[in-house]
Amino acid sequence: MEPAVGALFPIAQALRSQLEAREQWALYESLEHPLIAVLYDMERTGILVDREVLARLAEHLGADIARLEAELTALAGEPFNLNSGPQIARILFEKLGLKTGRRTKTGFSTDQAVLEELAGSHPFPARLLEYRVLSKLKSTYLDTLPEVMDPRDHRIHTTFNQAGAATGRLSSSAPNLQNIPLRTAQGREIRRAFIAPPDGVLVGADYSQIELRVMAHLSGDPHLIEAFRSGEDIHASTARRIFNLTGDIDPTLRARAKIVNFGIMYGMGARSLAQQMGIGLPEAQQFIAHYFRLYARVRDFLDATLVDARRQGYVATLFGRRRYLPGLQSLNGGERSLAERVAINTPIQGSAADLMKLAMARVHVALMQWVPSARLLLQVHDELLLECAAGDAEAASRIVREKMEGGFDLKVPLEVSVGRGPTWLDVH
DNA sequence: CGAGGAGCGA
DNA sequence: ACGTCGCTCCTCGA
Repeated sequence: MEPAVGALFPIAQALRSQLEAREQWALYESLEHPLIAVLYDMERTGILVDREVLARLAEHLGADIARLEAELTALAGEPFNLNSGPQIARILFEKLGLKTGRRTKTGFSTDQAVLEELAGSHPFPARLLEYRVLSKLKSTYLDTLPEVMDPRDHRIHTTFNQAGAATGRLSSSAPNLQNIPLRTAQGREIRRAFIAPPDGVLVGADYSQIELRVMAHLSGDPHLIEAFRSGEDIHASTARRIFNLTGDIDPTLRARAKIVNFGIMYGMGARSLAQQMGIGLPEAQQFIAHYFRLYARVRDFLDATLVDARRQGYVATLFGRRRYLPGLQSLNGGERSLAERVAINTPIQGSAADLMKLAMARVHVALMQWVPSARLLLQVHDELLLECAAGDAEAASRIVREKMEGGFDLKVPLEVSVGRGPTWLDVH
């Protein structure tokens, strides 16, 4: 026996016994251990990047940024560092005399919400918002991604941290490929740089509403379950119930119901809900009370989760992953509240992560057997991105959908939307 | 070099 | 303190 291998046994045995002591061995053996090789393959494969697309975008944004820099300097009447919060605050609140808003530890906040408040009364904050968006995109993505491309294969090889997040999610670093822009039109363009190889195609597969489906399963709430089983639009369904309506739902009401649905999973309070929905605090309190009357099993589930967590000292996911929460016993109200929100969110976010991890291992095995041209490339929490030979896209899509949707024995169906195209932007 | 603020994604 | 989980950029002060 090799000495190095022999020397590992005591360590492996110690780790195993520690996992067994906390009843985490089955989770490791059935889910985390099989995933190691999958992540290794994904990292080693990497994703192909078109350097020219990034360069063109950087050039355009660079010109826009220079123009905004000139405008902002003129509006301020003096040169200043556009990336410095304190200097921005001095211009906004002293020189221009605009109304101060929220405070941070070190001074007045100049974040997006504050600037949007001020944008109506002066062009400076409006221009600064534009500048912030563009400079973020350029410095974080357009300037950085070309530097981390492997010159040998023109690919970017991220590092997936398998035990990176306390909930069980993966994380991605150096570079982080789990936060490539999507929301804004300009940011979205960056996804055009992530491409399929010659004669290949990218395939993307997204879970639809996986966290709400997990909450439906864990809570057993009959209304949530029925909504998912009947294939309804879940936010529209919630809107119909909380607003007591039938038929088509006004987009504004659907958007409000969506805020409620997500807020519930994060343990959101009335104050934050009022802020997000643009309503008064009493109305927000009514809203939450009303929601929990209509979805009583959700409330029971959340209550029981907290009771169990206080008694056991931890919360657990669908597959038994634990998160210990000493903060639940804290005498500090803020710390205790944080721990309570974490206790509510972790079983939901973490169970979704469990399902995705298991699906990845199954997808990997099935693709190796049935579609050898296919490679998993990225996981972005509820999405998988892969590449395969153009002629294999149909087969790969079928397998990915089958392994992501099937074999979990939940009270609600899981739905996956699959798309394909020459760039990452085209798969959605 | 680390803390803080800010902003990108799920 | 005021909705969860991450990573990275930049500034500023040690």
